[in-house]
Amino acid sequence: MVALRAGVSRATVSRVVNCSPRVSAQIRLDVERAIADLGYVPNRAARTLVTGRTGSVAVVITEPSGRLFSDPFFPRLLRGASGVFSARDLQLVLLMPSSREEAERTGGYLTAGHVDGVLTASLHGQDPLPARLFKADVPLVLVGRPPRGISASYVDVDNRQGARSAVEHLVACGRRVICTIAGPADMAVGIDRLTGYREAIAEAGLPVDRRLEAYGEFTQEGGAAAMARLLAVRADIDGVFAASDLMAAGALSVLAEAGRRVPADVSVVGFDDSLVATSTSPQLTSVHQPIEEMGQEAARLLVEALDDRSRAMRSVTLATSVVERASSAGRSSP
Amino acid sequence: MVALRAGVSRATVSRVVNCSPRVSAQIRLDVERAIADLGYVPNRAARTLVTGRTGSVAVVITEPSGRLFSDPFFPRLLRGASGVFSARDLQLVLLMPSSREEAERTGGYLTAGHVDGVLTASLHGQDPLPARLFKADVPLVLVGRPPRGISASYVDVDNRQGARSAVEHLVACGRRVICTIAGPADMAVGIDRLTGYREAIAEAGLPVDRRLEAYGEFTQEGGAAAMARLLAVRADIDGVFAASDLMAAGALSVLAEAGRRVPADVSVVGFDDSLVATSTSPQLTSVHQPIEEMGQEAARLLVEALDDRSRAMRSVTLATSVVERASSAGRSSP
DNA sequence: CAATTTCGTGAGAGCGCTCTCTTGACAGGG
DNA sequence: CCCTGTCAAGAGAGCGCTCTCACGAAATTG
Repeated sequence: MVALRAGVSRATVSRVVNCSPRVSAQIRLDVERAIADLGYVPNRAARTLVTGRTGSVAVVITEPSGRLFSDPFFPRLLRGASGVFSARDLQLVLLMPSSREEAERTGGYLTAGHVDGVLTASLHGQDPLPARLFKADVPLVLVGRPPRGISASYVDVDNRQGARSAVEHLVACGRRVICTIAGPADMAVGIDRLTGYREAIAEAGLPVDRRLEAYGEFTQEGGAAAMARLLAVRADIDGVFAASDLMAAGALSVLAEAGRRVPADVSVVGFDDSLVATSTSPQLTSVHQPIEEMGQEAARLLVEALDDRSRAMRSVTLATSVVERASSAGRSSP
Repeated sequence: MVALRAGVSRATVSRVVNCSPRVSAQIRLDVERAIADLGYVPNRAARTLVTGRTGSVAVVITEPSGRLFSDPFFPRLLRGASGVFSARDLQLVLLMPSSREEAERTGGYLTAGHVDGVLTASLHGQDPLPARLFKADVPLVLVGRPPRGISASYVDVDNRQGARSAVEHLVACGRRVICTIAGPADMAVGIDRLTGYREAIAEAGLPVDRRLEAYGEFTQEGGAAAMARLLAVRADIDGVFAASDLMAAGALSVLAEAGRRVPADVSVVGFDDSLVATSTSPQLTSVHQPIEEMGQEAARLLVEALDDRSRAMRSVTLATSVVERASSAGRSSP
């Protein structure tokens, strides 16, 4: 350590750098000047080696880069999380493996002690990452309920209830042939929203018909394709519950092409209440979820786990609400 | 090192882990089994401490998170770069400080030896990062020409020539009152495209008029606002060169609201040739730049610098081309 | 068959830092 | 005046790894 130039021991420099109170004012000043003069920057690797802390946390989003950047969900989530991390002086590092091979390397990176903890969103069913991190004792928080067989701390919204409210809203609008465009079947969000849809349909006394369920990939294109398939099978559809706004937007364009008027002929409800919902025509009724808050809560949970290290699993579930817009003005509430 | 359990020295384990050829087949097998049994993962911090290498590189994008996720430029750039890094087994780490304070911490992170090199895009004029990294001897590659006073390796497209071609194209369409919506005045891209515009205007023998120049922030809203200001000052505008597609899209909406027909009354040319260009109505003539290739070249330059360490400055300039679409069908080429 | 080279392996230093333990200076109580 | 308590500062170990060097055994050579 070069800052011995200040005429003190390395230990004292370390105390100054780490803001220990047990340093006299004079020496602190001397050392600080020496640090400034020499442009000294502590070597993090060395510090990490001894403290076991890196001062950084990773956010991992395993998605083809397409979705990461086109879905407004992620920026909002990141905004929420980064505020909390900033306040704790943790560097947020974003990793977005877009292939199996990259995911493999990312796993190695995370378990090798590059970061103090991991926050991950958009986890798909068979992703081996959670198990790997658990084994390596790396604190992990998921955004979205963990898939079956995995236990980890997580933040989620009540997707099932959200979906139910959406369908209940459609029923209240007088709709009777209500289809759904579901998310991927290997993601908890996808499954939960579909479950909520089915429950609400059954509770409303409507027939549950698998031909009214189609899968999109949370993308606009996927939503459009799903809507087209649904219309081909059941021409009498009068209500659509899409598990994301982006898919709902895709559905709207297909409905328009097919000559169905929204909301006169068909009511459409999306999920997310994102910016997309207000930029479609007509504007989209959508299930609101507090995304920034989810990011915040997740980050908070991770920070707790960092301090705590007890490996306790915690979870937070946030509520949703239906925000009504033009796409679902219905026969019974004109 | 626990893998002494294999009955060999730590040095030998190190050799196996690092694939040194000087290990007998039998011992290699023994060690590999021991590693697997114990679930041993080398501690990167310790390795970094001695090798001085981390095996990761940072991509730094200093932007309010809004622009990062709404501008299709960044995902494409990242895609190009990540391919090259993957091939070299380098972990890509994305940092996106969105405030001065965060930028400060990010600088600390980078200079503290967390990464082997830095690639940065969308650099604003007075960003202290390049100088700081240079001082700390961290290899740096910029996407976009460095601002005055900074020397660093970089990849850029010929923005000036691109802007000139755009304006020349508008002139060839018979346009005579050609305005520009420029990018931020503190960014090299912004300046270069504006310079190209002015040069081409002058060369075409048209009057250079500062009232025909307005600044946007490379955002759709900024483009719309700029277009509105321009129309307020010069009602006879018949050509628009926007320094980005997003700003051009904003301009199109304002023109439509103002009752100007595109391309009948006004021709519009954008820059980037992004997905945005084909989703506007009418579709946008745009200056194409090979963004993925820029990412690749930048990554390649960085990898070279990592191997080389001679601190030589290299640069690569890529060519642009005008892609004609509906927004600029003009009087002379109907 | 002795002299030499090659090669696999181990011993041990040291990367730059933090942290515990120790030392020494000074102040106050008996 | 000695003893004890307090606090600033130093000495030195050790985090987990790689790397150089040395060593002994096997292979090659004259």
